[in-house]
Amino acid sequence: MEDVNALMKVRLEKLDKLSELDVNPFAYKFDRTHFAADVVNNFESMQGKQVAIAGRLYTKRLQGKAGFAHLTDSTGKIQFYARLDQMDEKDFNVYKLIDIGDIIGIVGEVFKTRTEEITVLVKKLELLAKNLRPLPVVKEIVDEAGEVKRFDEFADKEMRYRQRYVDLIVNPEVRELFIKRTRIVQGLRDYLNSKGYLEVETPILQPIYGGAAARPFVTHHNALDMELYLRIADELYLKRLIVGGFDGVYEFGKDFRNEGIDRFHNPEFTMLELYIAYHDYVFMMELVEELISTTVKKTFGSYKITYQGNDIDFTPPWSRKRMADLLKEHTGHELFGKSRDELQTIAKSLHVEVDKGFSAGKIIDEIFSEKVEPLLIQPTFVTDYPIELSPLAKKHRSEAGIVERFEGFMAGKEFCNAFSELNDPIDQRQRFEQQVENKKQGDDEAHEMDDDYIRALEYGMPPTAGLGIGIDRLVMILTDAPSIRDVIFFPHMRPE
RNA sequence: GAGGGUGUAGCUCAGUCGGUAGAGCAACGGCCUUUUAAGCCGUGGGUCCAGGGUUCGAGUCCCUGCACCCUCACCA
Repeated sequence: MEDVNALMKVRLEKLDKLSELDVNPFAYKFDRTHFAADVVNNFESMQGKQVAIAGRLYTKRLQGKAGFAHLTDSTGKIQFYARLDQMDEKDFNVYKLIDIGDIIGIVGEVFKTRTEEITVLVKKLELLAKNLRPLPVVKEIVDEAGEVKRFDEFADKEMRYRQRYVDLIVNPEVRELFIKRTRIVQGLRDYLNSKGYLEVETPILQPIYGGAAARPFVTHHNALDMELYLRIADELYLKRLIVGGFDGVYEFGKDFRNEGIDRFHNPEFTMLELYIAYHDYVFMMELVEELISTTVKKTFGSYKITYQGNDIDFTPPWSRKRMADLLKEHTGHELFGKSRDELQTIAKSLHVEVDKGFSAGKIIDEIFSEKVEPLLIQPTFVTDYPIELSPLAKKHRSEAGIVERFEGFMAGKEFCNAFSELNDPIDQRQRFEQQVENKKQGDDEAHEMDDDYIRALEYGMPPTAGLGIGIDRLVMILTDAPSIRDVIFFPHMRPE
């Protein structure tokens, strides 16, 4: 510890003073009987009762032979009142020595002060863990309107991300947000379990990566002396399980994509993937609608939320639109069925930049991203995508050149992707071959050939509906978080 | 990758025209037994992101680098 500043030095010296009082500054246990909220929310029944509360010292005011202070635990904040004539002199001396940030335990009686604040009159005070590094001191007041005003809030984003533990200590809304994240995931899981789908785990280290278009992280296995990839998707393994006879499997998993970092992208992120046998993408659309809207209702008590100023309504049914129709509506052009050259001309007229290497499907996708996607604020399913973009999706049952695929959008962002899974091994091999060709042409996100996956399909995979939901983005929107970093405890940062 | 912004005490910030560093909170000492952004008196605290340059003199101007933020590009 070389960055010991004057403030830390003082705290280290306090360890000696505590030792003189025969106090162990790092205790072994504390028998807690109540949480702060138990006391604060049930004053009528708690008044005069003895409680034992533990938490972190948040404020401290000393007035000679007495003092008021607040501590916080996982449920909230509570005031306590220490006075010399109510406790051992030793404990009161400990009270004088403790600092904001110390973990302490108190035993005392519940009462209300002159100003009506519910407070614990301390009989015993115990230091449980000494704070040696000063915390940001956040002061707050409640104004006439009942609004909490914070002063000197710990606000530096870089420090908040790097030292999330401090962020969580001093910014209660951060804790609330992450609890919501967990509740959302639980809601999704509960729903899927209620339908009888099986939660499974598949490899993160993969010899061949696939299931999405992305560049992977590469790692090395020493004993086998071989390259391995961190998965970019779970897809191909989960479908192998459908081949194996499961009717419905899902996985909440971390995927890793070796790409840029911004407000909507973190190199590792959480994806829910779900595969259900004997169903198609129409079924999956209904499932997603129910899955998400049920979870939103359960978590927030309403189908309606606000994201960055936009009201979003999850009440089913959601709007469903064919990609071709949306493009026609917002660009005035019929794009499907056009040649690559024609599409390039149209793109130019729409001021959409197109790379020379783009296929017809890719140009359509580009125009869609620019001209349509930002307009999709309310939950919307966009259906029937160009085949070139979807090497794992089944051809449309009645239309050439497109596949049975949909993506879900809200707040102008994609949040899920699903299709009727391609289960024809001959078609799948051809699609992979096309991908390998694309890779040779310089598309470094094209799929690789996966012979074992083809082999699995050759044994026969039932018709299957598949789905992927980007959990971080879903949580962002549901918690009104402007950046993906706000919904990931430890977002990726360069080393300090 | 490009452009813009930020970086000063533990935290939040100010710092004028280039003249040798400030406030509030926190800390330390004193007084104070119902306070709550407690109060009063007093004290200490700085690698001004890093490295170079210009200058008699740089927190301030110039260059390079680093980190973070924003926008764009890339990216299911």
